Amino acid sequence: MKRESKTQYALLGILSQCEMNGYEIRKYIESTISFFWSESFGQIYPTLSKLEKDGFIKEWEKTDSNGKKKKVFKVTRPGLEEFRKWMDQSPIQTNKRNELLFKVFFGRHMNPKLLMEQLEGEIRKQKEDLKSLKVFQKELKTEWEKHPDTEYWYLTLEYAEKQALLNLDWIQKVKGKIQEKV
Amino acid sequence: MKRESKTQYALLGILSQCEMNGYEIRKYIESTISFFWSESFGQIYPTLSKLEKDGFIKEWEKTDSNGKKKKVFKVTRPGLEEFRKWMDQSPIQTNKRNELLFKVFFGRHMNPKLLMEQLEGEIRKQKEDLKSLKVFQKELKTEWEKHPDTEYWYLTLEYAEKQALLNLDWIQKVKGKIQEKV
DNA sequence: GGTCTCATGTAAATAGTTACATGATTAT
DNA sequence: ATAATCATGTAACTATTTACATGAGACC
Repeated sequence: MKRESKTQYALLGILSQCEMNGYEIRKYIESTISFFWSESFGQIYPTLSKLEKDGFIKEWEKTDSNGKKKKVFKVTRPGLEEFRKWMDQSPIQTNKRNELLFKVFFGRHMNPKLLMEQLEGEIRKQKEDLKSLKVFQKELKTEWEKHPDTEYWYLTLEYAEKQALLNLDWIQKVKGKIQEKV
Repeated sequence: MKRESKTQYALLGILSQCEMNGYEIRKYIESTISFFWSESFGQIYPTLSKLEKDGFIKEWEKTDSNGKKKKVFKVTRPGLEEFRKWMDQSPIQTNKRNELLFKVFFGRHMNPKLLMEQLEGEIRKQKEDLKSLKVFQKELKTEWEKHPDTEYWYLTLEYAEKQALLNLDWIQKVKGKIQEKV
């Protein structure tokens, strides 16, 4: 089976929620779905060109509330169909590389002290994630309550939260085991 | 910062546990660490050549219990140092793309019935994973009890188990929400 | 004037998969 | 003999990151 970049579907999905330009797509990903997705400019711009060439999106002149003009991309009807077709048909693929597990699996080869430090770094990261997830949850419940996607977004936040808690819990356990060796 | 393939470190780690050839490495990954790692032949063989050229591994003629000869790769001392240096210094990087979350995040655009089917597929997968994790756990506790790595391996199995349970739990919840829309 | 954010892009390198080709050995 | 598994590899392609280049407009 041929490989197919997920980037194009990510962009179609995002643009189907809200029209924007490449720069804004990047910001959207960073600020909103970064806990489960990432894209670089080097992917975004060429993919936007490709999608436009294929007729799945088109450029649009938008005038905002201040009367300022701005170029944005909009998903076309064929684009939305393409996105939905992929969503409906492509089975969910799970990501195979987990560096945290890798490091613990081969943990005997590490300096225990340095392993502890890396685990503590992970704990800090997870705690920060938890904090921003809480903020997101609050935002969803207030500003975005009426949005047709809210329910779905909320589910993903719940997953991310559970995941962070699992990670914290497990890392603490690992730390306990490694502590004996330092 | 430059990117660096993790494949080389995966191979060094595996070979530091047990000397083997490329084919066996592939089988090892598939049968033992597939729940958090993967490598294809297209990566394994060129990387083995590179590692040998760098002096991090070397080919070795091994005679097994039946007196049969066989070529395997062994990690050299500089190879082990290289591996440990990476383990000690490179911070843990988390993987950013989770297609399951992606699909739920954009779930409104999916046919609810087809989303249900995909979720059920996920459930089956997770349940199978759980089963084989149980088998691994039993094996570790019997055949591999004395191995110096057992403790670390067991921790990763516990993580994988918790992860699978989290996934199952969450997917059930999502299914509950989607059910209303079918 | 200078700095920050907005905005778009490309080139080079690296990473990784898939599909194919080939041949040896082992089991039935 | 023939099918399955062992075993090694490569070529083509696809995906992705990183670093760089460039310029406009806003803010101070």
